[in-house]
Amino acid sequence: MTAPDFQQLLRDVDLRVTQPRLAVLQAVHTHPHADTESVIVASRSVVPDVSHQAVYDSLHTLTEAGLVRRIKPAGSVARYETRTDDNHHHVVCRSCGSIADVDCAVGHVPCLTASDSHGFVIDEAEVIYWGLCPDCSAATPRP
Amino acid sequence: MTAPDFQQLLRDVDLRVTQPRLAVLQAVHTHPHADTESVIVASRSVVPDVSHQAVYDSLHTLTEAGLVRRIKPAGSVARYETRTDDNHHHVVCRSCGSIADVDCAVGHVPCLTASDSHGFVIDEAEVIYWGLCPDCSAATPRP
DNA sequence: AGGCCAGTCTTGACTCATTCAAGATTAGTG
DNA sequence: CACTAATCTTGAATGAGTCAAGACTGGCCT
Repeated sequence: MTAPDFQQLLRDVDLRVTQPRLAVLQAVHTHPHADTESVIVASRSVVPDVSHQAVYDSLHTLTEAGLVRRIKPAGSVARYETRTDDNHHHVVCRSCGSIADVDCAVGHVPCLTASDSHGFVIDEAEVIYWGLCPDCSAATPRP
Repeated sequence: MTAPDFQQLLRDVDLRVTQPRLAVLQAVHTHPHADTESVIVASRSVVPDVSHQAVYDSLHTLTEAGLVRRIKPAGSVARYETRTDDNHHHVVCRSCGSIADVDCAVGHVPCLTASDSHGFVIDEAEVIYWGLCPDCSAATPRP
């Protein structure tokens, strides 16, 4: 992924190509699962004076356009990633909060057909696995 | 569920039986999926002068003890329910934020065996279905 | 190439759910 | 009944995220 690629991504979804958006796209792509603060810092290594608000705006816009995906496990601040449209899910470490991607064991959208949806029109099933990452798991061994 | 029942629940998990905790337990049981503010209001109908902090503390303690379950869909404040230990999930309305319970279509814990867990020790799979509730779905019909 | 203007960005203040802290109360125990 | 640690009250603080007004600029049109 190079700068021209990101420009093209933006044009493909009819968004203006601005410095902040390019910086944010690149930051999210380079730091998957980064929180907003990290995205701000990473973006500033490309465009030193981007305001935090521009990053927030860009993240919102890019999320709506489907170029980035927002994930927000309970107890964590918002995090972002560029892997979209491939129905993967996340494992979150209860101890340190680190996140990793996982593809669902079943090949199709998991449990999208709930047994009784109470009349809700469901369009997405979000799955979050909770547990301990290898490091934290090793640090607190079962007695 | 009556007052003595809630008292017993608390004793069963070795928690002190206090007025705030009883009020909170009752409030959450009576108002499933209520947010903290609603729990505070409902608790005060039982114990008029409970502080908001006591409610926060109680909710945390009860959650740790497993008597209530905390759910926090992205974009929503924390909500609580007393249905625990039965592996059910939730549908959340994208429009109005209302929540309903759903049991997973597959009879077992959904996708708990991720295809590649990156060494994480997974102990829970949380599923959130996103969509529109009957009311909102009717209010914004497909053209 | 130059100019227009709606969409973006900057700056700075603000919201509000949640947490922190210190001192007063109270539930359970001997 | 008294004791003590757990719990509650009060009041202030935190911080991710939002709002708003004015400045700037990317894309388009001539």
